[in-house]
Amino acid sequence: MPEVKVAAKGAAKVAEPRFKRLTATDRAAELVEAGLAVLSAGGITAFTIDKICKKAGASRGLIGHHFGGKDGLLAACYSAAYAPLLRMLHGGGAPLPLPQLMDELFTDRQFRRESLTLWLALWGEIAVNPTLQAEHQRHYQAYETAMIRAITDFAQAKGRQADAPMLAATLIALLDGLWLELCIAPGVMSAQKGRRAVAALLEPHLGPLA
Amino acid sequence: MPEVKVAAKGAAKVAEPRFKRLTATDRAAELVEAGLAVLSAGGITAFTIDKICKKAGASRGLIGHHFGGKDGLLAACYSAAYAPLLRMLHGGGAPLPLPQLMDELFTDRQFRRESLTLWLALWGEIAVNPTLQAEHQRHYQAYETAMIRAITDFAQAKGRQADAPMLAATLIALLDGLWLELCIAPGVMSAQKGRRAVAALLEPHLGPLA
DNA sequence: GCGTTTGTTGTATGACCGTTCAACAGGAAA
DNA sequence: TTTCCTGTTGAACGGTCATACAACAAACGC
Repeated sequence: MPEVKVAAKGAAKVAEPRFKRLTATDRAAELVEAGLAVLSAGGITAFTIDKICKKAGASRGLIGHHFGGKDGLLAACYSAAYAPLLRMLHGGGAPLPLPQLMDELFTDRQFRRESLTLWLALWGEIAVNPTLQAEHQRHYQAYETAMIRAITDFAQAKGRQADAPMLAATLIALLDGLWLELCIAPGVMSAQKGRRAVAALLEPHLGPLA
Repeated sequence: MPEVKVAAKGAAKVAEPRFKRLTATDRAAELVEAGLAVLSAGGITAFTIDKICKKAGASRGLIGHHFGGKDGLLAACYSAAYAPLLRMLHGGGAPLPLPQLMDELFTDRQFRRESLTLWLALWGEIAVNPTLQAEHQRHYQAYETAMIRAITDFAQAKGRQADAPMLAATLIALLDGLWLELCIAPGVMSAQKGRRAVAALLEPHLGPLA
């Protein structure tokens, strides 16, 4: 709430600036962040220009200016939501080995309701929004490829034969399902249960993960 | 569009009725059905009084009258969405054995995008709506219990030891994930892939399903 | 037929929605 | 200091939203 400073008669000629001027990139990033926050907290129905701009501390015209409209921001938010996942998969050059990957997925930082409700909001929209569906395909492919790679490498190291593409697709679906349960039944699902579920799927095919 | 019949001067005294009068139960059922259709087609953002009533061929006041408001109808829709699943599980008295259950889940009638987008819309809302969350808990428990029962019976018949509750929770999460993939990546997921995924999870613990 | 019950209608209302756009102003370059 | 570019503002607009409610009428018992 930046109060307009009433300048005394002969006082400083430089009044408090009415707004902060950012580069287009920075402002876009702030709006995306606000969009994600709003989606997490209130789902897709809370994803409105008013709420997002208020959250970002910007005026209502900016979403149109930087993203061409609400849909543009939503697409940007979707990309931003995928970023941490992909960063984890090939975080810092070398791809993460499967056991560490599974550990990482179930840390308190990742397997958190507050982080995951975001996905529920997006999924519901992707299902009925062809533009977002295309966006999804692109990201999903990178995700799947990395997962196949992790499984293939692990199986090879253990000297096991495994249908890595099939296991990867199954694992991805299982993870999505576990995230879903955590979001809609918070008391029931837990990281420990999630870990056990993943082990129940993978260990018969790949041997012990730990 | 029932046209108002302009009665000729001395003609029949019984004019075409302006609307059909239903019992409260029947009208409620029609509104729920329309709500489900709208959710499936357009997600939660399309779940509006106007669209639902237009779909149901009723006037806008009726949702308030029969359900106390939009939220009441949404809760009723959620229950109605669960009904086919639970009916399948103990359909007609005797609970369905696991292999038939899996077959049934992947029939064209069940594993259809049009049927499943409904769930995506609901999930996104459950995650941020405590009332729906409570409703969910109730139905999920019945679902889980039936699934544990099916797995336990199958394992026993095969003379296998298995952690049925854990497998049931994992299976439910996996199914949810497969439905999700079918909805948001229609070209990628298929009933066949889904079947294989379920087999990859269950068969190492329970032996061949077929 | 007649009155009563009860489901139904549709408008009024006020809040909120997304988009547009002309005016504005921060801030760097000249 | 002045100029200019460009990010920013906020009001205006037309549309849609959920709800409330008073009037209405279909169908049933009598």
